[in-house]
Parts: sequence; structure tokens; C-alpha cells
Amino acid sequence: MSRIPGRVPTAAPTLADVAELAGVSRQTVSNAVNNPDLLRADTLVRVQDAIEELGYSPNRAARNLRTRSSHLVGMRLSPGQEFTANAAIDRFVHSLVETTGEAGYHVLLFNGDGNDPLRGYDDLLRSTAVDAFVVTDTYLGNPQAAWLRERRAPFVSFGRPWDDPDATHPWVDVDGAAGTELATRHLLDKGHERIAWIGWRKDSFIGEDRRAGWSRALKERDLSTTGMASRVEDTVNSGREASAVLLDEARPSAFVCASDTLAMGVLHTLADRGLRAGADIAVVGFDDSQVAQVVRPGLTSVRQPLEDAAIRVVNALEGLLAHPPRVGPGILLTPTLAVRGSS
Amino acid sequence: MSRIPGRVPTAAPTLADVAELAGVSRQTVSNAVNNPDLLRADTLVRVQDAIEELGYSPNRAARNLRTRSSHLVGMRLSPGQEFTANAAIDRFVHSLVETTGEAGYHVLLFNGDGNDPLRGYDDLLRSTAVDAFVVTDTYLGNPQAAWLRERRAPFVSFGRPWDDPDATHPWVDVDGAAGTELATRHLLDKGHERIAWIGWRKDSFIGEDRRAGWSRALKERDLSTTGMASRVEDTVNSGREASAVLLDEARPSAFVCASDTLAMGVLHTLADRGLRAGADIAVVGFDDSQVAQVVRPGLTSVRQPLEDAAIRVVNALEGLLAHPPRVGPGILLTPTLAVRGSS
DNA sequence: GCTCCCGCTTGGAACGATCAAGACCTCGGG
DNA sequence: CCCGAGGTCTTGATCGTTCCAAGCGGGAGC
Repeated sequence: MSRIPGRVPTAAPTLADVAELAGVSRQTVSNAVNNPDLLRADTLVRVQDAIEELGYSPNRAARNLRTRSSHLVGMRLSPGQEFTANAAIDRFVHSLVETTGEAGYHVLLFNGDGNDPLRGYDDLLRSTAVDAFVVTDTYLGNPQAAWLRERRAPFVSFGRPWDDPDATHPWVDVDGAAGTELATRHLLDKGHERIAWIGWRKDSFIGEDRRAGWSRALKERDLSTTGMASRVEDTVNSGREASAVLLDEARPSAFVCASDTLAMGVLHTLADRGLRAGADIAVVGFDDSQVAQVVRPGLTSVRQPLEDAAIRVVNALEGLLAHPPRVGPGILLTPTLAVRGSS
Repeated sequence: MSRIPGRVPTAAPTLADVAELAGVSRQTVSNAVNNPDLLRADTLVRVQDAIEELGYSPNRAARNLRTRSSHLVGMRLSPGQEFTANAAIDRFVHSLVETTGEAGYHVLLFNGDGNDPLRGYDDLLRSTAVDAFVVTDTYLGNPQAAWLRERRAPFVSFGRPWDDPDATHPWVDVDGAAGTELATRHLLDKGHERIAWIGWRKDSFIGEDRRAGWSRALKERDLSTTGMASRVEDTVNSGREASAVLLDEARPSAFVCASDTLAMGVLHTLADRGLRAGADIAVVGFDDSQVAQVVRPGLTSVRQPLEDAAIRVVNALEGLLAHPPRVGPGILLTPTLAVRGSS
């Protein structure tokens, strides 16, 4: 039954086909695939040859049915906000796909309809389509975590359980405060003393976290933060306006921003006023987006270790799905700083 | 058996459970789910009530095993080049997830290991894990299409079969030439007559296609293209150097670029020389990336209708998977132009 | 020589759905 | 009165895999 070029077998070979060819029983073939140790060496070789010859791969559906697991990890892709955060999520997805692949899993993407974010989870869970979830949008008031826990659905969240410090589920997050602290220290080291902050509105936990890093670094050197901070929407224009006001009222020599989008707004203001980013006024953004890399003169930006985050998430998933489940503590990763012309 | 708060049923209800509760047979429940027309109205209601009460969803694995289909669509995420093209793919993935969801499918992401791109396809195909594939990287010499066709694996490609005009598989693509033609005409309408091209090296079909649109628009008005084109790598620096040379040698008043990355290079050169983008020299990019939206003074850019493309891809998939398969012709979509300050 | 145990293999029975075919009832026509 | 048709629902078999418990042969121990 060697492969004939141009002729493709109509039906995929099954365990029974392999067993017959190798002259053993179905179970022996199954063991050869799942528990090779149980077989005598020569039998194993014979079975493996047969598998090779037929081009056999276990039927996923049958295996899933029997073992009650799909080796799929579900992740909800929240419908498109065209923002910086989105690009970061995409980078994370890339890393996640790569890492899960190495662990023998695949990533299944879905999006619940907008008005009921839980719908997608519910469907997949009840139909046992996925083994676990990766949850990414852990903003305030998002009921996913609590809901999933109540259903005893295994999941790992990328993002801290901000609104529930006692949450018991595993999570991985990037220490935003450490990132902005790094950025602020970098500016302090360059001799800046009047460093302004432009961040998000107060209801964003992530925004307040990032702001805390900036303020911590300043207070460490006994520098005041009063009047040096502005909290706005995450748009270029907001960043532009906020930085214009701050320049007039607080006269900072540097800006740290909660996002590259806001930092771009600062760059616009500087250009409006004939100021040179980097030379006259320093600017640091957050997320190391493509924008930061290609804009003139290069935007220094905090880079989240998303590849590493994906690895940790998958590790946590493997722990959750092990028998018995091993559930570790939350993991906080430290970002790095990509230094470019703007500082 | 109403749902008791805090208490979650350990095992998911099965068809048999519903059947018992409704006082009918398994098959009748199955029909209620898949062929409601076959049931008498009152029976249907009774069964649906039972389904509702138990919170029943068909077990995906069992259904997949029996019907030999998974309702999953596989897509290979090519390992991260951090380029513009990547962001476009991500946008496409978002749209694809949304559209497949509406069609009752889910998207499964994978990435074969780098040295053997076919490996991932092969595994999924032989284990019948997905019903079909969406292929995105149709660059020259990529063996995926031919390989998949040989295996009789259903797939739709996003991207034309450049190297094989007789290919019979369904595909969807964006008319790059129409996009650059649109961009060039836009500049012509603004009064520009010396319009330069910065594109990719000649071995890129996509690059040559986009270039053709530029040259077509110019020739239509009897304007010469000689000496007005440059073909380089897709990096900011290449765009910067190429535009500097062109400005010196060909004295264009406008640039059309094969990517936003290259266009950013042009903007750098203009800034280097104290020229104002939009006012002194016009620039148009391609892909309408985030960069184009936030850079100063806004980069006019060709925007691919990726949402529409995803819809067409899913349509084609549904046709392929129908009984009997309906396979339509290739579909070419026309991009639009997002006009901003740079022109 | 018998039992016991170990290592490997075996057939049978799930997993939960759909397919194919048959049973039952009603109704209309001959 | 009988028959066939059609609508409605039920029964048995099946998809391909893994789990379970038993089978089988050989070597060690008594």
C-alpha cells in the first residue's frame, strides 16, 4: 500500500488499517502512539513502519470524543477597536499560536456577538469544543472571569484580575508600572527633572497602574508630580491637546505616555511649535508599536514581553489541564525599553 | 432539573438525557436540532423546552466523528515578520473570525515549523481536524496551493495564484494595480505631473502588480515613467534613500509607494530637506496602516477592503463545502483611497 | 510440577452523535 | 374492506478512538 503518485486514497487510514498491516491489534497501535513504552522494541518498530507507510494520523474527532478533550484553546477576539491595544493583542496572538503549537495545542478564535460577550464562551464550553480559554480583556466589570470560574472552565487570563485581588485563577500580566518607571528613570538619567505624564482616564486600571510607575520614579528623587499629569482619551488628538496645555502650564522637558498613540500626539504638538523631539523635548511611549519604530526620529517606547507572556500562559494552561491540576500563582513580567531618537 | 445557583452539573447533558426528559427517542431530538421540519409542531416545542431546561448543546466531538466534518477552518499564521503586510493580515484575521462565526464556523490558527510550511497542513488534514483551509501567503514558489489541490483538500486562497493562471481553486484578492492607479489619478487630479514610484524588488508579483497601476495611470495621460521608478527592499531606510535619489535625479512633485513603510521613508527624506509633505511634495502609501493614520500630517494611503475580502472568502468556503461543491471564479476587489494631509 | 506474577496483547464496550431503515398511524382511493 | 402513500417517530448500526478487564505465555519461586 505504498503511496501512488497522483492517486490519493479516498478514505483516511484508521487504527484498524494500521493494525492489520502490522499484524497486531488496534490497542497495540494505540499504545504505540500514546504509550510507546508499553511495547516491545521490535513490535514498536513494526507498528511505526506501518503508520509511516499508510500515512496514518489519529482521527481527532474520535480521539476527542473518547478522551473528552480537544487539544484546542479558545480565545475571544474582541471586535475591532482600531487602537494600539489591538496591535499588541495581535502580537500576543502570534506568539500564542507559536507556543501552543509546540505544546501540542491549537488556538481557536471566536468572537461572541457584541452585546453578549459570554455567548461565545458558553457555546464552546457546552459543546466541549475547547479544553480551556485564554482571556485577554480583563477590564473592570468584565464578567468573564467570574462566569468561567463558576462553570469550572479552565482558563488563564492575560491581564490581572484588577477588580478582584483574591481571584484564584492563574494569570499572566506585564508590569505596566515597572515599564513607565523604567521609562521615567531613563529620562531622569538623561538629566530631565520636569517629566510630565499623559495617560488614560481614571477608570482604567491599566492606565492608573502605568501612571503609578511614573509617579514612583519621580517621588524616589523627591520631584513633584503636581500639575504634571493629564488624563485623556486614547487618541492622537487628545495627546496633542494635553501636551500643548502641559507645555504651557507646567513647562516639562519630557513626556511619558500611557500609549504610543498619545505619544504621537505629543510629537505633533512639538512639530507644531518647531520643537525637536529628542533634542528639545524628550518623549516616551508605550507598546513599541510599529508607529514607534518608523516615525521620525524614532519613538522611545516601553516594550511588553509578549512572546514571554505567551509562553507563561501556555505553561499555566498545561498546569491547569494536567492530572491533577497544578495551579500556580499569578505571574508579573517586566517590560523593557526600546530607546530611539525621541529621548 | 432546573439550574441550581452555585451548583454546576458535573457532566454535560447528552442527546439521550434530552430524549428522556422530553419523552421521545434520541433521533427525534437530533432531528429537532438539525431538521426541525420533520417534527410535528407540538413535539418540536416539547423537545425544545427540554433542550432549554437542560442547557443542552450537541457534543462537538461526537458530531464531528459522525459527520466527518469539524466546522473548523484552518489558517496558517506565518511566523512574525514585523512588517506592514503583517498588520494587514491581522486585520484580515479579525474580519475572518467575525465572518466565519456568522457562518457557523470557527477559525483554527496554526503555524507549521519554519523549515517545512506544509507540515502543519499535513497534520491537520490527515487527522481531519479542519474542514478547509484559508491560505494567505501565495507568494511565488509557495507550494501550498498545488500540494493542497493534490490532496483534494478544500481551500480558498486570499491572494491570486500568481504563478499559475490556470489554477482552479477559488481565490479572493485585492486589485493592487487598481489601488495604485486610484492613488496616481488622485495625484494627477491635484495637478501633479511628475509622479515617482517606489516599490519592491522585481521578484514580487504583488509589487509588480501595484507598479502597473501607477504606470497605467501615467501612460493614460501620455506622461513618461522613465527614470521615475525605484525598486527596493520594504524598509523605511530603503524608502528614504530611494526618494532622496529620485528627488535629485527626476525631480518628482509626488510619490506613490508600494507600502506605508516605504512612504514613511519618503516622509523622512522630505523632513531631512525641510520640505513639507502635502504642501511641497505629495506622498501616497499603501495599506492604510496605523502608521498612516497617526503620522504627521496624515499619510494618504490605499486601503484594502479586508472586511469584504473575508466575507468573500467565507462565501467561497461555504460553496466549496456544500453538496455538491459550488466553485466560483476568482474574485478581485477594488481598494479605496484614504486621503490625508500628505497629498 | 504447580502457582504466581510480570509483560505484552486481545476482544469488547464505551464516548455521543447521525444515518439508514423499519414501525406505527392516519387517510384517501379503489 | 383492503391497499398504498405519506407523515411521524423509533430502533439498531456506525463513525474511530481509548478504556477496561481478561487472556496468554514464560520465568521465578516453592
